[in-house]
Amino acid sequence: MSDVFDAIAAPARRAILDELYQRDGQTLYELCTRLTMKHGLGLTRQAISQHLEVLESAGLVTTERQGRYKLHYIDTTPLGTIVERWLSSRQKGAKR
Amino acid sequence: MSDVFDAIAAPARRAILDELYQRDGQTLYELCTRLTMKHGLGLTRQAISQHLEVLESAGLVTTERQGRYKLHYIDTTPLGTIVERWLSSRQKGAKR
DNA sequence: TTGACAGGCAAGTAAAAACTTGCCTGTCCT
DNA sequence: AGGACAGGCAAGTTTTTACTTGCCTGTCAA
Repeated sequence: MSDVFDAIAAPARRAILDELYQRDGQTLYELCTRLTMKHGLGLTRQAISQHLEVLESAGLVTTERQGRYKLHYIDTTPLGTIVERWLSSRQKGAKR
Repeated sequence: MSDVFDAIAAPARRAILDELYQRDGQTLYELCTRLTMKHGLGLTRQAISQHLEVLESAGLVTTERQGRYKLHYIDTTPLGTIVERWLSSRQKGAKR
């Protein structure tokens, strides 16, 4: 179980999130193709698979098996922790 | 110039942000003491200094020199990019 | 003016990632 | 049944990063 902050640290994983954000429910191979084409990152299938594992472990991606296909869906709710942690109401100019 | 995502990836840097969020404008030594006491992380002064560099490079921390003191201030505005990127209005259940 | 304090520089080491290679399993279609 | 396709497992390697050690510079106060 990896944390959300770690998951979004890698540019490759952010690209995956971007891609799923644009078109949800893609398979691994679909992601491989589209990431190479549109985002220009030359990674092997295994590399992307491992990135997806990290994202899933962080709760940012959920999966669904359909026969020999495995569909990946984005879930942005874990990102809310970031907002709650430092972006919640805070009085400006609260210097000691 | 490092990016925001990378900056908040390390737990130590998040602890620093937490500490500055609670009490803004601390010096390096103040941070060292309070991080060890309250957050329980045993890091050397140099380690924390390097973390502050990364945070400053990401725009999450600004500094102000006052004599031999260097005050550190938190700035959460760069975190807005995360919200804009994946948390902006998106129709639920938009599976292809 | 000298000693204590706040901080900076730079190189080395240790630990943790990212990424690859090679092979294996399961599903579908003909 | 068999071959193509989607995905998984498990090393190994390479690269990055975190962290330390040692020493140096600047500021202030007695």
